[in-house]
Amino acid sequence: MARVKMEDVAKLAGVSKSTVSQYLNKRYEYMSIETRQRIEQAIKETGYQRNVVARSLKVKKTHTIGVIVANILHYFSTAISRGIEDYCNKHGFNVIVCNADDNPVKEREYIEMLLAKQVDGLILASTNENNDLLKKLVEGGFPLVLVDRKLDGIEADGVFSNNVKASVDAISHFIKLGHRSIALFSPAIKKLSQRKERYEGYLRALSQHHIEIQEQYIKFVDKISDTRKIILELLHLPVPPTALFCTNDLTTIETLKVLKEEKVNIPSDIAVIGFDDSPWLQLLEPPLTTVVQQTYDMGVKSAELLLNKIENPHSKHCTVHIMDCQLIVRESCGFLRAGVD
Amino acid sequence: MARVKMEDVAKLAGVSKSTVSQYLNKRYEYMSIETRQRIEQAIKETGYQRNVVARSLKVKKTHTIGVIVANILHYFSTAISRGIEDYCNKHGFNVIVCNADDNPVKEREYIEMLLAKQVDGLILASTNENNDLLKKLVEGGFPLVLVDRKLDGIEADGVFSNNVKASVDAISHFIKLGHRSIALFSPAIKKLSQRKERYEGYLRALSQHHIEIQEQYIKFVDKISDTRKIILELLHLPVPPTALFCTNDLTTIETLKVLKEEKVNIPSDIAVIGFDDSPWLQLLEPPLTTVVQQTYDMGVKSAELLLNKIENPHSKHCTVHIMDCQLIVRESCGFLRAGVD
DNA sequence: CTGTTAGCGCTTTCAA
DNA sequence: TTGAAAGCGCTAACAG
Repeated sequence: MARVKMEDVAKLAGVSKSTVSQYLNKRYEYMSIETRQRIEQAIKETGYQRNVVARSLKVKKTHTIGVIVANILHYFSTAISRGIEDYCNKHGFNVIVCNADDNPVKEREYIEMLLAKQVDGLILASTNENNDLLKKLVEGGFPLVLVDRKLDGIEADGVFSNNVKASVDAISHFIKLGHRSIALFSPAIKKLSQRKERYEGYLRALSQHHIEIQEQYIKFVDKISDTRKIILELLHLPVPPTALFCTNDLTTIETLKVLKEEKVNIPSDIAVIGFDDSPWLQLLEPPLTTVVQQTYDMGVKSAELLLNKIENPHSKHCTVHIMDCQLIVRESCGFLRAGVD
Repeated sequence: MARVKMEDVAKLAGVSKSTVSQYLNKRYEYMSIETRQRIEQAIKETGYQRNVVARSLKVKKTHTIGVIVANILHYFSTAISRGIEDYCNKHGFNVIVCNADDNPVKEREYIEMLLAKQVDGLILASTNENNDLLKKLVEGGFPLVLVDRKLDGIEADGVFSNNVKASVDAISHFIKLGHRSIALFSPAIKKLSQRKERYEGYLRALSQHHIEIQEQYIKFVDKISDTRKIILELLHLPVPPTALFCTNDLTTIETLKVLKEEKVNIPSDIAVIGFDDSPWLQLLEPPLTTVVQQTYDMGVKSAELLLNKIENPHSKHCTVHIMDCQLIVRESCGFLRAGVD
């Protein structure tokens, strides 16, 4: 049970602990080919595995990073962590993923726990509510990468979607098809940059096309269980919207459920664009048009930034990657509407 | 930056390192309330966080467990790891999740890496190809829990679905609706117990109802990209099946794609039952009948077994949980067919 | 009630 | 080309 230690190997090979250590760290330069083979042999015989904990204590590197995701229920979080894990494993790093559940208290606890574990760096999609702590870390030179969500007053490496553009693209698509009454259905913004930006993109697209912004078409939901109420409100407006943009995956799913139950036809009664990808989307009837983020690649990229920072901790330079989203046009918006300029 | 250590706290509080250690480990018994407060104060002032790596080296417990899942692309793996993580985090354990990609070599590397990291235990959905190593671990008393897949010749704690029954239920459902030509579409079995059992359930259900087993209705796929070819083969049979059971989520998705493209109507041309759950299922047209495993709970349960084993390493007793699956009947099997006994 | 001491298993000068 | 020795930060007898 990993009970055998360096000393045992050393004894068996007839050398000292330090020589074995040299061998393990691939410092072969001044080692006779003969001792090297003896050590190799001894390791094989004993089944020796070096104790990474002891090593970490000494070298002050754990080769482990921490990841805190916002809400693991979202496919988005899962995809990001997969990207991170794949990249890290390929580069000999381990990953501890924690799910903060969009809860600032949990988030803080996880950050502290991961630091106590001596992780070499941190990737996080933060609530934007622990900026005091994070600021201190960044200023102390601790390797940190933000993903998905920008943080007020914190300058750090980061990987973000171009959410404003994503929204503008989606809304512009509606407009091109002749829609003028376009609703937005978003989770409550709180302090989250990506939500703010998607809202901003909605406003901007409408303005650019000189379409009046109507408060009644803009809906933020606090508890996802309120979806039905809100969608019905929209549908029962004197002039109901002809198009609806849902700005994340959970709101998209819940909206579609309600529309299906209410037998509202997509796209003839209302055109719909959703957010985020899933293998099931193209199986829907009609197949759903969505804005797709490069989630997996965002994970990979953020891991890359972090490992770079870890290798090279003194670069003061901040790198920020903005990743474009793609509007995947399927059939849930129909075709050009009649009566359009 | 976690730079402050126990000694600094001790100095500031005017006590010795060991007293601080006592405090941290909540051995208050013989500690004057006064020193206790002084230490508390000193910790607050310095922002001390104890170094878990050093502690682990000493106490030979890392409070970390390793999880190796088969294929993180499956919602199934994700759901299990979520269950594990939730339970572990609640009990002060960390989790390192590794994705073996159904690759025995990767799996072995991960096992060794996790052992080198001195994890306190391991949960795995194994390829069944590293049994030599695993057997040694179990025999050495190392805490190990199997999940989803049984292993040949290894007696260990485990949590599994009742796959035979799940299959029997699905096929019986078809039979009750009047189907007699029932096809099975499964990933290649290799050495995987859960696949074997689902196949077994298929055979058993047919036998129980005195329906002849027809080789041409039984399809195993090696590369998922072969799905189209195989499904078309089935459809073009002289007597094509009227019902199709897909035994995991990937085969289900790919099959549905092909059926949709080929404009094969579900359920009138062919009835379909899939495997595993997704929030999107009820949005399909028709909503898909599936066999649902208690994935999240399987994760929780396996974590529970593992932490028990870790607390109590000398119990020779093996606990195995078999979790029932549920057939969620939606509309993809239609109703009772005409011309039936 | 608190401090002294001896490691946990490994790395890394430095000296031989 | 190899070995001796010190120490990473913490814990746990044991002594006082």
